[in-house]
Amino acid sequence: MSDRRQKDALFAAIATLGKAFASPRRLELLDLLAQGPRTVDELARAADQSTANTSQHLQALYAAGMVLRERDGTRVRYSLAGDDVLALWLALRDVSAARLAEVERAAREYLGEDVEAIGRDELVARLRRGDVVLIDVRPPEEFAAGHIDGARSIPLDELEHRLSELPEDREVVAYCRGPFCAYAHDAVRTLRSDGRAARRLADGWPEWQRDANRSTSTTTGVRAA
Amino acid sequence: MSDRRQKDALFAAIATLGKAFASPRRLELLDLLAQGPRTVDELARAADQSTANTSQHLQALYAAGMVLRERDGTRVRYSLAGDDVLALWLALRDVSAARLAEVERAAREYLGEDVEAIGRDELVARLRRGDVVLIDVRPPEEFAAGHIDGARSIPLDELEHRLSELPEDREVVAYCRGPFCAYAHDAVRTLRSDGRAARRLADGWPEWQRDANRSTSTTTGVRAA
DNA sequence: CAAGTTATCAATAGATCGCTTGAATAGCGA
DNA sequence: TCGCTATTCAAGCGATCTATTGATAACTTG
Repeated sequence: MSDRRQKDALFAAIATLGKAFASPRRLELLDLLAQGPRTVDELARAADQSTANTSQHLQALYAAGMVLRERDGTRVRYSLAGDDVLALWLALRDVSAARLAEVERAAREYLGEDVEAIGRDELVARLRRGDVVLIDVRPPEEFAAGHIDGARSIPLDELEHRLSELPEDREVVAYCRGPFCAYAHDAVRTLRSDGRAARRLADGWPEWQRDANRSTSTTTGVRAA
Repeated sequence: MSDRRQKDALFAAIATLGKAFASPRRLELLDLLAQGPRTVDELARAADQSTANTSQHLQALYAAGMVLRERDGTRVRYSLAGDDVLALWLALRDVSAARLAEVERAAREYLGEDVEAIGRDELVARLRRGDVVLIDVRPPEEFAAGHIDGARSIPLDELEHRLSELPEDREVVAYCRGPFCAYAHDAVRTLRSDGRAARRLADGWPEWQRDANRSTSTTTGVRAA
């Protein structure tokens, strides 16, 4: 019986997808792509990597079926291959945070002092009452690629100069790339040091998008912690 | 700013979980553990690997937080660390099947000629009507570790001698370790060559268990169809 | 305690991976 | 066509990963 060889081949094939998740650089690229499509050059700059190296990792992700690419003149735009890939990446990240103390530790280290968060349900309820102002503090391209309905784009690096645009009588809620992104934390700290009531949304655009999709389709969703 | 170094540390920490999925051997061990707890020796035999090698991989999985272990006299029993790990493994497997043609190909090769499947909803409805007999064709230890309510244990290697135990007037549905496990396929072929009406459940015990947990969990999430 | 299981450790060689460097290619616009 | 930019390719080296082997440790049983 060559059962063994065939079974090996099957698991080897599945492992090609697993290998895609085995490199910190590739995870960072996936995290960026979860915000929206990007060119190689943009990704390289955002991840502080050489273009050649970034291109190689993107090709590895492409070979693993996790991203799509499309020529756009002289550049190549990569994007996540689908909602299932987004859900898988977020699930991996969440499980790692739940199971590995080192992830929690590194996250705290990176995000700085904890900042009060607001849950999604409460946000939705208060948005409906017109009770809060929701701001998206990610870079403008990411806002353009997709954002929470009703949010205003105020990139983090402009926030300080645009404080006056925000009403003073309402609480401000900031969100960004996700629970491990520092932008919303920084934004809340800036707002508070200006004397305003502010909180961060507990997670970001990718999670919002995933859960919107999950309730309308039958993807391979994984229960979040 | 040492943002970069801290961000690197964060992704490196998450990647330790990713690396756990990067080896075919480890995936096979996870797949076995999805059926229930096992000792090192049992796993080694089931995966056709040396004990030492199996032990090493299990330690890698342990370091990644994906499995628990517990001494039991002279042996050590490993088990999946939680429902989230089970869900993550199944999600990875499903995404790989959906995105990588090579996985589909290898699965077809391993499973042999396709055999008619029955969905979960239909099975539940017909079980309720007493319309079908459900058999679990996995090894008895796996049945003992957990099985679908109402199933009878008839391990594949005993099926041929125990055909007479099955009523001839009802359709038989066989299930096993999952959609990529050959047992149910083989069982259906055996049953049909004996002239019986038989189908396989489209997926297996781990998926059944995952979705049972999902619908009773206390998350605010929506139940997937 | 001695003998026998079961699991882990330690060392090693071969394979694979990851990043760098420098060259090559594809498309665009003058 | 040439020059420019964005991306990919190819080669190489060090680091990491994998499976094997043989030794060691933990525990049970007689």
